[in-house]
Amino acid sequence: MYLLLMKDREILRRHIDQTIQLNDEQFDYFFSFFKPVSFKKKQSIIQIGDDVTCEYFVLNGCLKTFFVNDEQKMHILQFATKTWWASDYNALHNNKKATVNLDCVSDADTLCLFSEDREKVCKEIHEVETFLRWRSNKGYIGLQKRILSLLNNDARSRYEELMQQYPELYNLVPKHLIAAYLGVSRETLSRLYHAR
Amino acid sequence: MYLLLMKDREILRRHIDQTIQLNDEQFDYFFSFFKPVSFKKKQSIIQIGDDVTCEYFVLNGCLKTFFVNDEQKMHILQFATKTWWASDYNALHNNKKATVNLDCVSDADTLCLFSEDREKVCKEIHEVETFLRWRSNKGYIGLQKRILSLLNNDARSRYEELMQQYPELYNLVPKHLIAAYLGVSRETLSRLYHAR
DNA sequence: TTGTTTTGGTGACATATATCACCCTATCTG
DNA sequence: CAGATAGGGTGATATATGTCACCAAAACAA
Repeated sequence: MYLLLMKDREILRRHIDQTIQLNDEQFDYFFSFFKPVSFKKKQSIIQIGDDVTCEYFVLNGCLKTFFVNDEQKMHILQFATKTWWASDYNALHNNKKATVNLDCVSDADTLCLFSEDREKVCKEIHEVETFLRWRSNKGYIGLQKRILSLLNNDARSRYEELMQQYPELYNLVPKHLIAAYLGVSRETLSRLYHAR
Repeated sequence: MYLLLMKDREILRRHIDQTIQLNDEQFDYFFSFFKPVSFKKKQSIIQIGDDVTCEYFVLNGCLKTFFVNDEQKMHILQFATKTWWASDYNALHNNKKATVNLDCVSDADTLCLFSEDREKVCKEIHEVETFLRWRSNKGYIGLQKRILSLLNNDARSRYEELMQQYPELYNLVPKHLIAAYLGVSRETLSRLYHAR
């Protein structure tokens, strides 16, 4: 148990170290606000209409944020695997009710950070705010790339692009969820990699 | 001329005030790093391969960031009108060469902020960093909405959504550019609002 | 003024992808 | 164990949208 906790701490530490430098005291202070939360496959974490007060840093496993339209068609906004963050950021940042769902694709361990605590630490440790600004910048750039891919590429190249960038998803995530992320029907995706 | 400058200052001030509170001294210090730059319609601001060292806050007029693929098809990532920011953020934040173009849809006045100065002021005035973090958060949420729209809606409803959210674009921007933003051919867009 | 570019409208046709229907095999669950 | 559910494959057909070709008015430039 102790060893496991140490590892969680190190995963977060390395993730943060990529952007900013915190000394041990600063990091431990920031880390103290993260609460370990584990989820089982298929477990719902955020449902449409919920109040959203925290975000999740994924240690292992896989989450997905998604939207289901009137015709029961699911669209996936994001898969979150190791070292990714997930929440309904629209709800979280604008103090609105959730407009998307967050749930668990495969058993997952996460660290939960409440908005309240996040803002508190941002005020107290300037570097933490810098980290979060850069995290947001990177997210923005990632979404821009996805939009370009949706505008510019057909289903096959979007699929190949995704598998090249995140090969771990191939085994971790059922194909119909991949389809829901790419914006194609599961039938079309199936035909894509079965030589039409 | 003096009056015009005052107005520019107020446009930026009001924009920033929506997120954080700066006193006059702090704001004037931040403002002192913004350089007024004006562009003529069709003028190129950033071209693929350029070094990107600054971002632009739009005072009036309209810019677009776009990508042209091998088949000469243009895809528009963003229109930037009054109080929007524009640059190649991938290049700007990762110190890479530009991978998208930025140019001028209609004569525009902007305020240019260099990365170097942005980081300097972020370090010096914590609130400015808070502002930029929230700006990035809002951008992220906006792109998420666009992705959902691309995944969930057909061309017609994407068009209607855009016109409802940004009605000023209807007169400001030629239809084929709207099409390039929505991800449809100009012919299809034309048919959409001419009752098919 | 005159020629050129920009903007945009439309018919005919091509094509990628969605939809529906049905099937099969694992895997889960009581 | 048996039934249910999840995951996945595939043919037939429908449909939204793209592509090509051509036209025309408005805006712009020489």
